[in-house]
Amino acid sequence: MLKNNEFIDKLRSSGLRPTKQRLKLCKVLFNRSTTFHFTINDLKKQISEKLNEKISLATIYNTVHAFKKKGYLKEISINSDKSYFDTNTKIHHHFFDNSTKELIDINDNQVEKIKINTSLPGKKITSVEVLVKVENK
Amino acid sequence: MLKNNEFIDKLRSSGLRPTKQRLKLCKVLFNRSTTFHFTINDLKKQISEKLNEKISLATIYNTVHAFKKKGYLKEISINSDKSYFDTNTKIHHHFFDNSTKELIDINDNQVEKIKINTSLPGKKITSVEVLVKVENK
DNA sequence: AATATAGTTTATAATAATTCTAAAGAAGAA
DNA sequence: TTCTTCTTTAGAATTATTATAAACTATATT
Ligand SMILES: [Mn+2]
Ligand SMILES: [Mn+2]
Ligand SMILES: [Zn+2]
Ligand SMILES: [Zn+2]
Repeated sequence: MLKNNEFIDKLRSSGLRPTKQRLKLCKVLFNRSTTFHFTINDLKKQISEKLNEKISLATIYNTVHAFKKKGYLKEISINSDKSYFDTNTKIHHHFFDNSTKELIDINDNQVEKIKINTSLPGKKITSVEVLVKVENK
Repeated sequence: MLKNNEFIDKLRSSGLRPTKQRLKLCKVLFNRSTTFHFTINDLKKQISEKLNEKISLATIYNTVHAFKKKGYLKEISINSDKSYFDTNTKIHHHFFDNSTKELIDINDNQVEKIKINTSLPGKKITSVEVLVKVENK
């Protein structure tokens, strides 16, 4: 559990003013023991339900994008009408449950190293991620 | 190069009436030696540029979804504002070039078998696909 | 061949996620 | 405190996609 002061420092150190709205979002996003996945709408709900407060939708979008840019959030490639974000910013693999539309992290040590024996001239690899789609048996 | 008659049979055999519009789309989508990736907008452009004809946007959406449902097209999970489709319907891996936003197939024999040493209770795996993100060196 | 039926196409409207705009407000520097 | 720059906000605009409902067409039936 991080303290408010730590969030303030973190924001300042990345050139973001520690506003009330950003600190609230930090609390909802980072003040927990495990990482999680969310959509903008999920986040909006959590703010109104958990904190019983309201942040304008535009600010939520702004802040999520700012945090992504600073590397505090990661956007996940799932084909959908909406964007998914992840507080786990490391390169990692996912299950995507087609029955529940839920995204679940796969622990790195449970996937054997992936070897790609081909490359594209003039290009460098920035990530290699696996998406395992599952559904109810 | 498939003949028009072959498309007619293919459509009929999957319960789709071989309309002028569907046959035109078959020509643009399947009358080539290699598979490819496209967005709805790409497809719309190709119809007007290659065939010099016009199919309503609604029909393009309808048809792409019908073809996907019949297994002639695959939708690809790339985070974006728009959907990507693939005429290669097999489970396969991709490069995604962040510099050009291009999606490129990876040949299956160039990726060593992926081993996932974990599972979700009550769920079965339907696909395991790798996304390799690249960018200019 | 004419008719009936169900499937298809189309223009257009509706929806939904996201981004833009521009004015008001707040933070930090001077 | 004052100034400047950054941030928030409501609401409008944009964009991809889906829904609607009327006109059209493929095909089965007479
Ligand atoms: Mn985005
Ligand atoms: Mn879709
Ligand atoms: Zn994750
Ligand atoms: Zn592909």
